[in-house]
Amino acid sequence: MPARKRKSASVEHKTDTQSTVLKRGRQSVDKSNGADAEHNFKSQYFSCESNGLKLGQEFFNQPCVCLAKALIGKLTHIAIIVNTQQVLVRRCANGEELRGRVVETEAYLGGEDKASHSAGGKRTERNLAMFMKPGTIYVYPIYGIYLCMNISSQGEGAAVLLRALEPLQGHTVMRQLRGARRREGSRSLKDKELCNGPSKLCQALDVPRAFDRRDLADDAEVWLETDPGEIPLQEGEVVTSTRIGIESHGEWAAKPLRFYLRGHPCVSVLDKRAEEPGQQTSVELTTISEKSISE
DNA sequence: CATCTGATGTGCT
DNA sequence: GCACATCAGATGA
Repeated sequence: MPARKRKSASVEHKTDTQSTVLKRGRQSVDKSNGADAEHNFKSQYFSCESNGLKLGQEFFNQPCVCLAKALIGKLTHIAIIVNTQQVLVRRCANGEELRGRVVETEAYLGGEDKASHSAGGKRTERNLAMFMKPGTIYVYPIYGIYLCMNISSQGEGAAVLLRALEPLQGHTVMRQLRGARRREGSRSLKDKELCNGPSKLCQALDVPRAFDRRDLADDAEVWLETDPGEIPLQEGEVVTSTRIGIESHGEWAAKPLRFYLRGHPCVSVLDKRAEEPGQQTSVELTTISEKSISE
């Protein structure tokens, strides 16, 4: 097994403020400087080759909310022993591998969840992957020119939307892929801007519509890894918030079904209210979790 | 930093 | 027809 730098051993050649925020890529939110933490937060633990373990069927086979949190790294389902952060891997045609750590997800429960494509058990050609076995990839086009990638979970028609990744490997290729649709001569994207949105991550990792209905647990071009050497998340490091871009769906728009790594610079939309200490969404969340578990 | 607007075409009623 | 699980660029502070 190749040697791998532990997070604690990594040394940052940055200012104190930056290294504090960026070394772990989470921890405290930097409320201090509006200039913002800069983009050199490259993790050390996937510097070259993979040291992660490929996740199989058993990881994906958990209730939707549990999977959404487990993808970020929070253990909520007793049957799942993985409590580390997960990394999406894309093996390109030329053999180069792109990696990004999952830092933001949303749960779409199906059934009574009005915001879900599978609401009311509605099954169409487009959303069929949501009803397939846990771990099945659901890729759909949105606003004409973009794609979003989901992972089917346990539960009828339930799936988890991947909303943001921290780029770990293949920054150069990601930047090329992301730049393809941008104006010539426009400024270069910072690392943290490569995958900080559901359609951006599809561009950056070259996830095509053709990946729809593929099995993430058994595919040579795209899979998920966990890092067994990773330090488990502490209590409160995963923020629970409302989902993005579903305003028209009434009461379901307010449900706490979005999850992200607190203070991470790659999260697409921050929720300052939800990050305040003492914010309590856990009661409602528990109700939803039990519903999705009990089916 | 926050807010706003136009682009764009597929899936579904 | 119309809604849409979005994004980039522009503008104002």
